[in-house]
Amino acid sequence: MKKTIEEKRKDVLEVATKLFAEKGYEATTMAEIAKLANVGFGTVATYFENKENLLLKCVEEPMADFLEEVLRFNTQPNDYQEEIHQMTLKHFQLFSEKRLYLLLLIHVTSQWEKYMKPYLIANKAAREMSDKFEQLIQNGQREGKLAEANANVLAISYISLLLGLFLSNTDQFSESALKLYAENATRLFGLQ
Amino acid sequence: MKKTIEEKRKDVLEVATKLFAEKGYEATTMAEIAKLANVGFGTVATYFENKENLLLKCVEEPMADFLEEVLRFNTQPNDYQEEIHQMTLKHFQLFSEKRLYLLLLIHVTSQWEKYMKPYLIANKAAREMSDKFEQLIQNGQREGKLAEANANVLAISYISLLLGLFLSNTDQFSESALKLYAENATRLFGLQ
Amino acid sequence: MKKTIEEKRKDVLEVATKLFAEKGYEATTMAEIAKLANVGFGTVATYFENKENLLLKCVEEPMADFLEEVLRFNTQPNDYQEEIHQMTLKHFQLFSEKRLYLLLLIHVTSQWEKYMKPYLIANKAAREMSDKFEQLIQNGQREGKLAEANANVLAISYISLLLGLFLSNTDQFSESALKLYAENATRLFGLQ
Amino acid sequence: MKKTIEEKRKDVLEVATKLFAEKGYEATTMAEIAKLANVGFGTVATYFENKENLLLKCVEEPMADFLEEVLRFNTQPNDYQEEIHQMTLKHFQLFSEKRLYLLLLIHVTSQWEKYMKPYLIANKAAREMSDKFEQLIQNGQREGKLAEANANVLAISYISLLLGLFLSNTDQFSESALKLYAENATRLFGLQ
DNA sequence: AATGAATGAGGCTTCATTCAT
DNA sequence: TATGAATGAAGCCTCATTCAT
Repeated sequence: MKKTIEEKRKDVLEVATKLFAEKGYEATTMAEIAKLANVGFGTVATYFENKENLLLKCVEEPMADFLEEVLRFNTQPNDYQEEIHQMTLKHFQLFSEKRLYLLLLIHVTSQWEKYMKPYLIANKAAREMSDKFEQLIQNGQREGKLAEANANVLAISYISLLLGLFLSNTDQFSESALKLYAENATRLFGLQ
Repeated sequence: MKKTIEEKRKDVLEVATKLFAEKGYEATTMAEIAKLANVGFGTVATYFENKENLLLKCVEEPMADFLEEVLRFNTQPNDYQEEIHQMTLKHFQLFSEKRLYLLLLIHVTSQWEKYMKPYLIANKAAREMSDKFEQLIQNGQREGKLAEANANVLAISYISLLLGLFLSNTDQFSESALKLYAENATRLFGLQ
Repeated sequence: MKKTIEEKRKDVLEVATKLFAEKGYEATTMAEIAKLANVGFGTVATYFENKENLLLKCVEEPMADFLEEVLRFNTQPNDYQEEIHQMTLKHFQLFSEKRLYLLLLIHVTSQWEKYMKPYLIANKAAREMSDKFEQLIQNGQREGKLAEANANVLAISYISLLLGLFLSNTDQFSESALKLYAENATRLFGLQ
Repeated sequence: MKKTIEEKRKDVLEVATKLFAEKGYEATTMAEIAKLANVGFGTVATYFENKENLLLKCVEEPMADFLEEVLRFNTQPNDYQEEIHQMTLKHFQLFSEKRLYLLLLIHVTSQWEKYMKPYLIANKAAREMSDKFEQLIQNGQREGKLAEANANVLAISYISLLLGLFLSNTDQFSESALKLYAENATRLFGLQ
C-alpha cells in the first residue's frame, strides 16, 4: 500500500522536526532524515529543495495551527480567574505536546543570524502571543482582577516560564504534573 | 607584551563559550574559535585536546563559581519577603550577566545524549539549585509566609522562568528591566 | 563511454594496491588514489567506506585467485623433477607478475599490529602455501627423490626466496631471467 | 646520573630505527621517538635537524659495521664447503640479529623515489654484497666445487632468501632453527 | 644545550547537492 | 516522480617544525 505524496512529505517534515530539535540542525544529516522517513534521500531534495528550506518548512508549516491554538482564549472574559485557569492548563498541555516544535523554535531563535527566515516567523509569533497576553492582562487589571504589574513584563514572564519548563526538562510531564504547573503559573497573574 | 598561557587559555574558553552558545556546537568551527581568540588554531588543540573536550571545559570550569553565586541565599531568613526579593534580583542580574553560559547549558541539556559529560554537570547543578530552592520554600511555607504550592513544582517553575527569559530573548535587559522582572517573579512565591 | 561501477571499483583497487605497495599505506593519500583512478575523491569513500577498509579489500579480494594459482601443483607427481621444475617456473612468473600485490602483503605483515585484519588474511595464505609445499617435499623425500632436509624449513626457505627476490628488486625481470632464477631455486629441493 | 650527548643520540637512533622499521616512517611520530628515547622532543630536532635526516642517519650510521660483518668471508678459501657453511651460519645469525635494520632497509628500498639518499646507501651495500658473493661463487665454480649456475643469479637468490626469511617472519628464530636454515641454504650453492 | 609551547599545512572523513536513470 | 551514485567543499585532527626560554 503506497503512501501518497502528501503523506510522505509529512513524514519527512515530522522526522526532520524531531531530529533538528533533538540533535540540532547541523548535526542532523539529510540521509538520516530520509532513512527515518522511509524515503530515498534524493526524495527529500526533490520535495524541499535543500536542507535550509526544509528547516524553514519545519518551522513555517505548523506555525499557523500552533499559534491559533495558543491564542484561543478570550481577552475580555467575564470570569478572569476561570479563563486564566483554563488558558494556562491549555498552554501547559499544548507546549508539552509540542515540545519538539518549541525546541526547534528556540534553536532558530538563539541562532537567528544564521536562520533568518525561520527566526522571523518564530519572532512574529512570539510577539503576537505577547501582545494578546498583554491585552488580557491589561483588561483584567482595569477591572481590578489581576496583579498591578507591568503587563509586558508579566506576559513575557509567562511565556518564559512555559518555554523554560519544557526546554530545560528532557523528560515528559504527566497530565497531573502539568495541572500542578499550570495552577502554579496562575499565581504570576496575581490570582489565587 | 605577551599574554601568559593562562590568559590565552581563558580567551579561548570565553570565545568558545560565546560561539557554542550563539551558533551551536556543530556550527562553530575550531578555526573560528582560534581566530577570534587570537591564537593559532593548533594552539586550541594543544590546550584542549579536541573539540569535544573544549565543550566540556566550557561547561565545567565556570560551574563552581556560578553555582556558588546562585546558591548564596539563606534558606531560613528572618524576613522571607526581603530575602526572596534580594534573591530574585540577584538571580535575574546573574542570569542576565551569564546569559551565554546559560545558553550553552541549555544546548547541552537539550541534546543530552550527544553531550553526555557536560550534560551530567549541568544536570547536577540544576538539581542542587532546585533542592535549595525547595528548602527555602518549605521553610517559608511552614512559617506561613509563602504560598501553599508544591515546593518542587514552584522551585522548578522559578528556574524555568529564569532560564526561559534569557534564552528566548536575544537582546540585553537593562538594569531597571531586570528589577521589574525580578519583582514580578516574587509573585510566583506568593509574595506581595 | 561510461565505465560501469564494477570497472571503476576495480580501477580504484588496482591504483590503491599499486600505491600502497610502492609508497606505503600512510604515505598514500586518498586524493592521490582517486586522481589516478579517475574518480572524484568522495567516490573512493562511497565504494570503500574508509582508507583502512580499502586496504583490507586490496589484500582480501585478489587473494583467492592468487592462492589458487600458487597451489596449483601436484603433491604426488610421477616425476618430481619435472613437477618441481614446472612449479618453480610458474611461481617465479606469478610472483613477478603479482609483485605489487606481494609488496603489499609484506607491508601488512611487517606491521601486523597495525593492519590486523589484512595481516590475518596474508598469514593464513602463507600457512596454506607452506603446508602444501611441505606435503610435496615429504612425499618426494619418502620416494627418495628430494633432499633430506627438514620439510618445513625447506618450504619456508623456498617461499622466502620467492618473496625476497621480488621485494628487494625494484625492477622487472625478463622472462629469461625468471627462468634462470626458477631453475636455480630447484637446487634448494635437492634436484639437479 | 646523566647520560652523555653521545649516549642520548644513540638512544634516539635506536628507538627511531625500531619504530621506523616496525611501524613505517610515516606512521612514526617524532614525539613518539622522543618519548621512548627519554628526551624532550625538541632535542631530537636539535640532534638530527629533521625527520628525513633522522631516517638517513638510521640507515647510514650502522651500515659500515653491518657491511663489514657481512663481507667478512674469504672468496678463495681452501675448503669451499667449510667456508660457505660458516658464512651462511654467520649470515643467518647476523640477519636475525639485525632484523629491524633490514626491515628499515627494505622500507627505504621499496619506496626509493621518496627516500633517495637512504636508498642509494642501501643499494650500494647490496651491490657490494652481491659482487663479493659472485666472486666466491665464480672461484668455487672454477675449482669445480660449486654448482654451475649463473653466479649473479645465485648471489641474488642467496641474498633474497636471507632477506625474505627475516622480512616475512615476524617472530624470532631460535639458534637451532637458524642453523637448520643456514644448512639448508648451502644447497643453493650446490653443496652437500 | 635542551626543551616544549605555538603553529599551520595537509590528510581523512562527512555530507549537502547534483544529475542521469 | 523517485532515486542514489558521484562529487568536492569544509571540518577536525595530527604532527613536523620553529623559536623563545
